[in-house]
Amino acid sequence: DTNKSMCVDVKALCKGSSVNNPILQLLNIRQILNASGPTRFRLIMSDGQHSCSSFLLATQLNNLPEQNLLVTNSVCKLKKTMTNTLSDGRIVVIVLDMEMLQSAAETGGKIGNPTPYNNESMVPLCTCMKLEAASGSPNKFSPMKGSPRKFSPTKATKTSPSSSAKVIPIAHLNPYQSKWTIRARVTNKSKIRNWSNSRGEGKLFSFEIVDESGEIKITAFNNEVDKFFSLVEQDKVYYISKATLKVANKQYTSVKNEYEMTLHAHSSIVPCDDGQSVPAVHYDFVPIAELENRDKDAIIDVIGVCKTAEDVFRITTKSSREVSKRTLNLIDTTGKEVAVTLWGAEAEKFDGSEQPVVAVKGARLSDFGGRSLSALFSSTVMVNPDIPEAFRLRAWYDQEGYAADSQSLTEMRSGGSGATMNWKSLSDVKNENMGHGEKADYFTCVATLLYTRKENCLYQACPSTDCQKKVIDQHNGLYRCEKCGREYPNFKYRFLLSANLADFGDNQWVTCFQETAEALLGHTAETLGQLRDTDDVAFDEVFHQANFTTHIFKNRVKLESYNDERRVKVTVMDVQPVDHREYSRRLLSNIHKLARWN
DNA sequence: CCCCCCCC
Repeated sequence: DTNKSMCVDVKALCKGSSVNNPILQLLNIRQILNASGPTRFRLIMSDGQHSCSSFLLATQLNNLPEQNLLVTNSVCKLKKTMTNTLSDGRIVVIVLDMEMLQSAAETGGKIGNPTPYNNESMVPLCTCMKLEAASGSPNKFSPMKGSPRKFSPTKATKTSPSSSAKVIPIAHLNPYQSKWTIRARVTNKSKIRNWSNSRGEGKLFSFEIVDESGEIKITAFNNEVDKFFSLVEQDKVYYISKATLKVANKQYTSVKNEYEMTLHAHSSIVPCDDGQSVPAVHYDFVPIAELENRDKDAIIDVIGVCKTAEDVFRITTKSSREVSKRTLNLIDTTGKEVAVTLWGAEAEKFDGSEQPVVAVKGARLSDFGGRSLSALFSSTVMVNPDIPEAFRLRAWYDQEGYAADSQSLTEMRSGGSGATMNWKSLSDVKNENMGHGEKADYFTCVATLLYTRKENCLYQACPSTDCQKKVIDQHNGLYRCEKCGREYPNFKYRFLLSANLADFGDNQWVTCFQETAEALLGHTAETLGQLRDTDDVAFDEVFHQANFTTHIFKNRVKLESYNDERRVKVTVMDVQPVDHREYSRRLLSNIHKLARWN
């Protein structure tokens, strides 16, 4: 036949004669939790050349545990029928051996030893009937009570005003054919937006729809906004007919269709109440490593595990609008990470604490920091979506991905966190003989302030702006700076604070100059100097308060000689508060790495 | 017939 496939009679298929007893490899069983309908399972099967999927109600799979199942190298015989539509519109009739599925479920979905089969007994999945031929008696071949009669002309006629319209797949739409009806699910409904430009003004909203065959974007203007905005609901299934098709502008969308649709006065949108089998989204994921090779401004779909997420923050745009933003770092099995920025409500409601799998449909690729992604108004962000890619990623991440030494395509400048940080414990500093080399070493640690030498923490420094030299009190009301070579009637206080830091394994004397000491003590040198001269109790209290506080210390370490004695001098370069979430993640990651290598 | 999509 024209499909180059083996075509068999449906009745013969049901009888189970040898040739009509195809053996399929069961690739995946996925549970679909449907808020409005019964729980279903989606089975993905392959005959080695083609793959196809089919739905199954929960009641038909009694013992299936409530988790996704990855069933590999299994075979199942076709005994029980169900229908499914291929992406090109053909309908496949599939029969499944339920016992086989249940035994797969009982072994946790994994079948260790693939059941041997010989290729001769396999029948291509295209063992199918043309769409038109399937109309005879759908119930007979369907295992589901009241199952959706896919693309049934009867149903379309009843609910659609155009009786001659045939229900066709979205993928078959083109501008040269006007009498059609599609049945599809709404996936990305926008708000109503007003526009005003040189060509006039008006309002519009748009939405995307998807069926088994593909997806398309639909836009409604002005009167059609009034007519259809409230009728069209996110996630619901509709029969749609009599809309205008035009060539899509790919610059603004990741919807995979050459065309897009505009509604007009005679367009028809009719709710369909048995659309359970219509899928919910259509993704075309780009592996994260592959983003390096894509053009800037490309609109792409991405999926990854949210390894880390920043807190949400408010920023002011160039046009002085306030908006929330949050950046996530996604990682996938390519071992690469990429930063993805979410905006507005999406940023505010996002919770990355459980490291969910995140899929973004229609994100824009930017060259900021090398490569990064930004969600658009038109993007769809899905947390833990019910798709095989998400399950695969989850399994990969939990088993090995979490411990992988991953690299981000997004290079964060300054900020400090990440690659430039040389995290050490205080015992590492000694054990690794840090600072003994030609040049100074730098390390960062999380440590607690145990003790500060308050006695000599302040010195009298040259009052000139750029000089920090200690001045000599001439005891005549004047202070001499040797560096500047002159005397001043005044001085400024500066910090030179010796402090003892400790972590779980060791302690270390360090020196803090002005800014770092101010950060630790919470007072400027000037105010503390005054306090020392006026209020001993308050002065002591400042140090008391600072004791046992924990911070992130960034330090410089160098071996120095002093009075013939060589010892390591540690100078604090920066003091930052501990981000406990980030700190905990790092500890966990270290634990995972240790567990992995031992 | 829109196409705004933000910050570092």
